[in-house]
Amino acid sequence: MQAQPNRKQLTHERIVEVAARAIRRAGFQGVGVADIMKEAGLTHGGFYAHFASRDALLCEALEKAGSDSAARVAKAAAERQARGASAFRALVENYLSDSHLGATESGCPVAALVSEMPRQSRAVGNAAIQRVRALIKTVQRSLAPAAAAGEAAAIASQLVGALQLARALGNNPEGKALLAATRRQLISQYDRTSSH
Amino acid sequence: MQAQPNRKQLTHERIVEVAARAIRRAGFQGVGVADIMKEAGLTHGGFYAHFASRDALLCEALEKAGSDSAARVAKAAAERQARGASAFRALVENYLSDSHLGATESGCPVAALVSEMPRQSRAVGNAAIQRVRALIKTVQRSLAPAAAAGEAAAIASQLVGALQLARALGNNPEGKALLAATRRQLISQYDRTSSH
DNA sequence: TGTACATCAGTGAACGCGCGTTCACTGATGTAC
DNA sequence: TGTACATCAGTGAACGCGCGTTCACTGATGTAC
Repeated sequence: MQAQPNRKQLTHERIVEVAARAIRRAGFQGVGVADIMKEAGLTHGGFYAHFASRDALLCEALEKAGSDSAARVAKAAAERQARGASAFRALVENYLSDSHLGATESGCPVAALVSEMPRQSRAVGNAAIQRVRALIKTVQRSLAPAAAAGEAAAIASQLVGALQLARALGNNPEGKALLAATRRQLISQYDRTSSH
Repeated sequence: MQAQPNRKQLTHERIVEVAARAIRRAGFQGVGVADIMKEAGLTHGGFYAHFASRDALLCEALEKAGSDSAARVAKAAAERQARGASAFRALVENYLSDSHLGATESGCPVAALVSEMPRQSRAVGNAAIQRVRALIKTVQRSLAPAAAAGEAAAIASQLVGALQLARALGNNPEGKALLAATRRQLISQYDRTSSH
């Protein structure tokens, strides 16, 4: 009964996955319908059997990028915690890692796209708001339950800002130094546990 | 002797000024040569008498946006200092003000454009690096001379990140709350002076 | 002061190109009997 | 099991449009005498 739906659905998901990487690599505006379809092994004509518009794809791609990246962050942070780090320290060391610096395409979509977000259509903008809220929530969960309201938002700002400034400076000693300085500052300020 | 050079030079500066606002409003990719020329009261054909390429204009526009914004920030911060705030507090309250939240077009170009910076040509990317360094320097000057190396970079990250996240959330209570929380956090952490 | 000429900032038509979107079609897959 | 038909995912040519860039030209400004 679900035999035909499955095939189309698989293709649909493949397109969204390709787009989720493409927008982080090239920006919302840097990626064309034809490019994405080609990268998914299709021709551009079939696009509108899957999406009402380019914008609709961007929304789905942004959501997909967010949930993929959140899963990645959660997994990597869990590994660090298993080695004895606090939840907060694990999050910071993972988000501000050198590997996240170089991995824009598979990394946090907020860091990859924030400054473009306010310029998008209403639909994409709403999807963006969800991503920002989700990121703040992730930070909040890593903090002590007694943390002041707004603290998570202030920390999320620093995480996103540092990764972006480092990327603008380049994947080189200057960018890495900025990341390291921000890690140090965050951990010394908020992490009460001893180092591992 | 400088009569003719002057006229062309004035037009050139006018184009750059228009572009400096346009890139912050619409992004590097969101702004066309013809739009800018039109906004400057000219036709697009004359563009290449002023710039070797669209990219060359973007470089000049980014520099102009940076120096204009720095001057604005310096002036506003001086006013706050005159009313008794520390240099650091003045900078933070100004950069993370509600008015900066809504004034993307005339505000800090780093906050308006960071996530697009790594995707630009080498020339624009280099101009972007200069802007990021200048912002960090501005923060550094506002800190106590004894501040740890890297502290300015970590703070600049938070300023840029907070303004961007707030803009993504919208010029509304949610965005303003994020700004306020970040101001509070920064001032309570770094500002040793009493409130005014 | 006035005329003839040179300079040059800005005009507007044109170029090749790639974009988002549409649509008539193809050919493989699944169904009916 | 085999044949005839219906469904439908994906193809590829075409559309209107706006982009960055080029270039022959215009007309205002400044210079020479």
